[in-house]
Amino acid sequence: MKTVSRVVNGERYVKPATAERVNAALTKLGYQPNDVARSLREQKSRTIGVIIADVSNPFYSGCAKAAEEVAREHGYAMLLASSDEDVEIEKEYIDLLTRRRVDGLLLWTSNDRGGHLNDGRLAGIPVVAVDRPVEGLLTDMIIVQNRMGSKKAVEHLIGHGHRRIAYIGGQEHLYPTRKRLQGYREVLREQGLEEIVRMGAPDIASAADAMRQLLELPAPPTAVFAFNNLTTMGVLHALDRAGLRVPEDVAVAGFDDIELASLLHPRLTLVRQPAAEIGRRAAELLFQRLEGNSSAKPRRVVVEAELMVRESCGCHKD
Amino acid sequence: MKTVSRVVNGERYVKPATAERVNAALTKLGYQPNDVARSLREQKSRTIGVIIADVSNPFYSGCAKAAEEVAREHGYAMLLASSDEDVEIEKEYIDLLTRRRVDGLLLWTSNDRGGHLNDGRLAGIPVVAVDRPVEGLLTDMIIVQNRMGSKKAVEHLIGHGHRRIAYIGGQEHLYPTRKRLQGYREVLREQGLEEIVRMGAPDIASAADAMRQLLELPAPPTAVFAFNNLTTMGVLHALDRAGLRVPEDVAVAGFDDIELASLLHPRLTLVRQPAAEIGRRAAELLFQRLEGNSSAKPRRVVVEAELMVRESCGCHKD
DNA sequence: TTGTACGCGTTATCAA
DNA sequence: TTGATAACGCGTACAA
Repeated sequence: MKTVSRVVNGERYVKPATAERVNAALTKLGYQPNDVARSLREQKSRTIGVIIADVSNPFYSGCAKAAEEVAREHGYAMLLASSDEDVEIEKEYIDLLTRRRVDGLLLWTSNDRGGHLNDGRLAGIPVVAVDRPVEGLLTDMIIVQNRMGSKKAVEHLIGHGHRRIAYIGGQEHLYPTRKRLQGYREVLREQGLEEIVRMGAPDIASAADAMRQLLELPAPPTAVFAFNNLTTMGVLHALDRAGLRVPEDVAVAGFDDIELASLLHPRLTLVRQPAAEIGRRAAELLFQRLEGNSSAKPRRVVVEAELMVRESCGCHKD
Repeated sequence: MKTVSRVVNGERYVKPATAERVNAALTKLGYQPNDVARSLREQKSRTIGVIIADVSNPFYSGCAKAAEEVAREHGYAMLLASSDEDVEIEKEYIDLLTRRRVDGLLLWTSNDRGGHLNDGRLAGIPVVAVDRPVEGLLTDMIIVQNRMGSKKAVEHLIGHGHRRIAYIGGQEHLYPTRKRLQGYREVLREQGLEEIVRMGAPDIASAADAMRQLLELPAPPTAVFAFNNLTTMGVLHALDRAGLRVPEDVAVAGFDDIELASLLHPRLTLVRQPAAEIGRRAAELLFQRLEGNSSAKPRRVVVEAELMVRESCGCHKD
């Protein structure tokens, strides 16, 4: 009888006796429902896709972890992909995921121009743009206060009396790098200070290189604001190697909280991005669309970036 | 015509002219192949499942990243799940993944007794046991030299003249904790030294607690060997709070390399687990079974754990 | 070279 | 309350 389905799904209209017989047979045969067939039949995979830049970066993986928990609560699985900030890989993965008919997508795009997304590739799948908006694509999105976060940090450094403050940024085509640079710029202009900018240093090695170059300047910066967790580490590494002390010789502040931030000497002053909150709320936005009103007007959530003042900026704490 | 399939898959026996017409129609309609249907038809999802303990722990996410790259090269997607070291969640996820018919599974089990895996739940899906073997289940497996790694670290601490060396471990029911404890024990016995063990401290907070307790002992340890990256951080945190210096007051060595290890003062002496290598080779074992000889005898790969001597043990480096 | 029929495992529909 | 039938989109087998 094909009404085994009713038993498996615990539907009504099944005589208890029959249900028992069916269940007995089921366990005896080691039956396991086939969700592939179910997905095909229901046109719904109960799976979400998540494309992040780098699984091994604690900020992204913190987001992914929180998103996964939300997915789990909803009975969804998570297809996770790392794009390595490469648009080609991102496109490849978008295809891979849409072909597998994910019900929705959490996307940290590597190209906020969004040109690679407008050709129908997404096939109407709900997308939540995370951390970076996608230009020209009306989707839900969640971003942090990049500009404001930068401003807080740079203003704080100025408050310590610094006049030559450098910004070491990541890849210029990425939204967070640009916005953080913008915040830095606004503050320096307001104060009539000169900009010292090094871009293209998204990882430890290149950030360390950038920092070394800055130290060779005729008038090296007395303070540095670093783009993200990896950049900050690179900066510290270079200063350490140069035998310079933080904050006495060079003050440091960065974006992205690091778990070890309070263990380093000095403790790091950082602009905190709440990874878990971002991941959780991104997933919630998606599920609201999947399980609620799918045609609601796109929502835009902005998460606060909090300045965690510790010691690397020059403050004293005990 | 249903032979669109032939064009999509680039098979032979299609007149170029027809192929063109089909392709034109395809792009016009925005056709996207449905891999759900394909999976059902082929009884093959081209998806692997990965169950790790915690996505946000850099060791696990480093493994996952490498595994994902291998999967990508093979055209496979990765369904990633975090069990949080909870057997119930792990079981839930195993069901979720097998129902979705993953072709294979990379499993960091939270219960190496394996009782939850023998009841046919896995339905014959190839499994690679990673980091922890699964008792009673004949699968491919890849583990690190936990015991040897511990021994190297503890012997090194003894070489610095320490006699009271503590081990702060994680959850006792987990394989790595036990094996690392075993290595520690063997060395202490050989040397006729007294064991000082605190278990159940797998995260920062509980490790810090454990360390605080050790400091209140009548004869506190002069050196500590910490179970993993988080434990090490907790130990450092507690020592920092207690105003003790490393390595002068208490020497520290730990398992798991931390990216920041060389930035902390002092630089941390750690037993390195090559996360990327483990993830990559685990995935390779799985694909060998999926695409090669599926009935080959289970393979067991052991990865070396290298002691990275830096400063927290008492060594001087510049 | 092209097209038809069938079945993968599931659920919705409708008749019994 | 139960069962038969069709359909989801694809690939295989076979006929044309």
